[in-house]
Amino acid sequence: MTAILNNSSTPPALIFSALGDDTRLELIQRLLDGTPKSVSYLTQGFNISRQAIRKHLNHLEKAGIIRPTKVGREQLFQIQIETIESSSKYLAEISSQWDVHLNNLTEILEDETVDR
Amino acid sequence: MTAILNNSSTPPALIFSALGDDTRLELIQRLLDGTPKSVSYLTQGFNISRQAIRKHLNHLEKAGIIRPTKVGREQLFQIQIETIESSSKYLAEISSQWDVHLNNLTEILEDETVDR
DNA sequence: TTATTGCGCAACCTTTTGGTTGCCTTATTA
DNA sequence: TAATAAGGCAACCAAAAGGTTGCGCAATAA
Repeated sequence: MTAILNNSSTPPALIFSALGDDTRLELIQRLLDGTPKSVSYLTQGFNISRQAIRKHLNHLEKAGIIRPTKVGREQLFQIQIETIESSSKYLAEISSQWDVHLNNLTEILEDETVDR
Repeated sequence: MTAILNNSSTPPALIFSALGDDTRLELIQRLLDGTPKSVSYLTQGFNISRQAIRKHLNHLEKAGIIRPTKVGREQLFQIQIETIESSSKYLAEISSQWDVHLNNLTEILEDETVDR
């Protein structure tokens, strides 16, 4: 499922940097139910100011992790899941590269113990 | 494959934060061939100082992404792939949660268009 | 129409981050 | 043994991050 449009691929470091903060990870969790939410609404439950939350949302937006929609005087944010997925793929790629070389090392070790 | 021991699970935000820098991502790439590498060796090719690289390595180490081994006067670093994998799982979990709610929304829309 | 609510902008502050340089110690190796 | 290569430690610096408060404006509710 998922993935429809979006091909704007933010650089991995920028995405990870945006994910590298507890407040922002919590904001993402709260947005996961799929319904777009306003800045004020998202501020509830945190004990930091609306402006602080706004700055975190800016980070997430610049990284392409969330997307704003203006509705009246409110600005509603929703998850842009493709961005999360692209960073997920980046990590999967790292793991698979590691496995390749790990397999090579294992083969070498086996060759040695068989004493060829 | 992969995963043997390690259960020290670094908090996700700390891991992502460590991944959120181009220099550190590049260091990880260079360590992916599986052979442990020293600070001086890893410094080659970057045009920043050894101490700067050392600080980046500290970040990665604190996040549990790399692991040092002391050999003579050298300190060799290698990837701790389980940490990467744990953050990868975190992202996969986000994607799957998103899909769940997206499916729910789709069902609602279908119900509406069928006009029940 | 008058409050009130949602937000944006900007100034300001402190801590963290990403770098630097200088100097000292400890293994190597010539 | 003397020179050299690998690194640790610490001081220092500028810029970025994560907050705050104050204020003004536009949309909504009384």
